[in-house]
Amino acid sequence: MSVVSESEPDIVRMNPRTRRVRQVILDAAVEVLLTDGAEHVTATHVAGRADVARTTIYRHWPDQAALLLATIDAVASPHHPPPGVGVLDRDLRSALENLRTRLMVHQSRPVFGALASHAHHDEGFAVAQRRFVEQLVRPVAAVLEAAGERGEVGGELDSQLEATLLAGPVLHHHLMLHADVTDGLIEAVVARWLVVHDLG
Amino acid sequence: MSVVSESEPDIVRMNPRTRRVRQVILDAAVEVLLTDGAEHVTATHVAGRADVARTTIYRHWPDQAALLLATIDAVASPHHPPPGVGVLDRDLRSALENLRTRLMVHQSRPVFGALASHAHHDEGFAVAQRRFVEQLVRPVAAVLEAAGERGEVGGELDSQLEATLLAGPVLHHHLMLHADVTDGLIEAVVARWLVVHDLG
DNA sequence: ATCTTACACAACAATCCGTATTTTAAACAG
DNA sequence: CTGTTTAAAATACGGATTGTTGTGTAAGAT
Repeated sequence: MSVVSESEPDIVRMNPRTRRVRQVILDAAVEVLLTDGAEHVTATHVAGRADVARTTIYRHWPDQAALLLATIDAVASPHHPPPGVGVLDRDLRSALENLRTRLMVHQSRPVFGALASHAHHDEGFAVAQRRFVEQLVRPVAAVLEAAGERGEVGGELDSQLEATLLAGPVLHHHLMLHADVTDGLIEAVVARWLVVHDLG
Repeated sequence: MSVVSESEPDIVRMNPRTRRVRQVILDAAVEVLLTDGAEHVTATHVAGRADVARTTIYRHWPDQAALLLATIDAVASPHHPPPGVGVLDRDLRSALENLRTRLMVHQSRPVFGALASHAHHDEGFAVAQRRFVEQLVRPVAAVLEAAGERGEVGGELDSQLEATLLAGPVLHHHLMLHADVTDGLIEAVVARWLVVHDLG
């Protein structure tokens, strides 16, 4: 599932104990990330919460940045939304509402903040940030592509761009403005998109 | 100009030397923020770059977070765009292009990342983040309000929401996706907005 | 049962933060 | 110009953190 480009350890062929300890560390790191924040995802704190020797963490990840990236990768796993009912406007609203709940339940703000703050220096964080956002937007694009295959919309539209225009305001409100995503916002975004595409 | 709510020191009635040193420190801090990143905006690094005793920084700001907030406040000063020509569609495009250049020239990504990463724990950073984003969006809202006063659009529209829908995709591309804001994106956003409001 | 691997444990230097104290120099008042 | 006030420089300190190294020990593989 993990799509990390760098040398991914062969988790399958590891010691059972190693695999177990590694998972315990990652679980604790995720917990620390979501409760205490990204700047506390450090060898000391994570080791304390995982009841693991601090040096063990350095055996698995070379430094704090690597541990944080792995932690974010663990918490931001791809999502497979339930298939829509096959009606574009309903599926679009569902996709955006689903996005909203994912944003809230997955504590996306601290994760996104950690990514954004490191992306400036560390290219690994930059690509992780892109991946994080694109993965949030992807279900919306999937709805559009499904509608395209049904012939409900013109097939020549750029589903990536269209999905960005639909999901963008939701992400903007939640991640940038720290504001609630209201039903009215979702409704307005979807309604306008339908008007523009002569489906209103 | 600075709208920091907390106890703002009376810069006017300070010692000339104090005022000078304070400015030197802030300048160095801004430099550190933009080149090395927010996590290096620390007493040690800033003092080193400003050629100032480290302890002096603690006389002005109680801790690292306060220094970082002041630094961001210094770099993210409000912007007064030139007035538009009075034609809505042209002014909207200008406002979005102006926004794009501001994002690039003002190194908004590291600033935004620092705000986003601290906003989770520190309410001061949360409001600063909101202020930062709203200040970026405000010129677009101003264009809409001016058009409303001219009667070019219906006066009952929520200029804040509309500006968010217009500027959102630009911010989304630049700050979230680390992608370039193309002319095509701006054109698409504006054209669609005009269509929705029967101005296309 | 033996051997290999990896974790626990302890100690290490290097760094940094925030504070307190003393010394020095700048700004100001008479 | 001189004495006083103010703030910065210099130094030192305790506490905490990062990343490294080395030694024992127990889990897992053969």
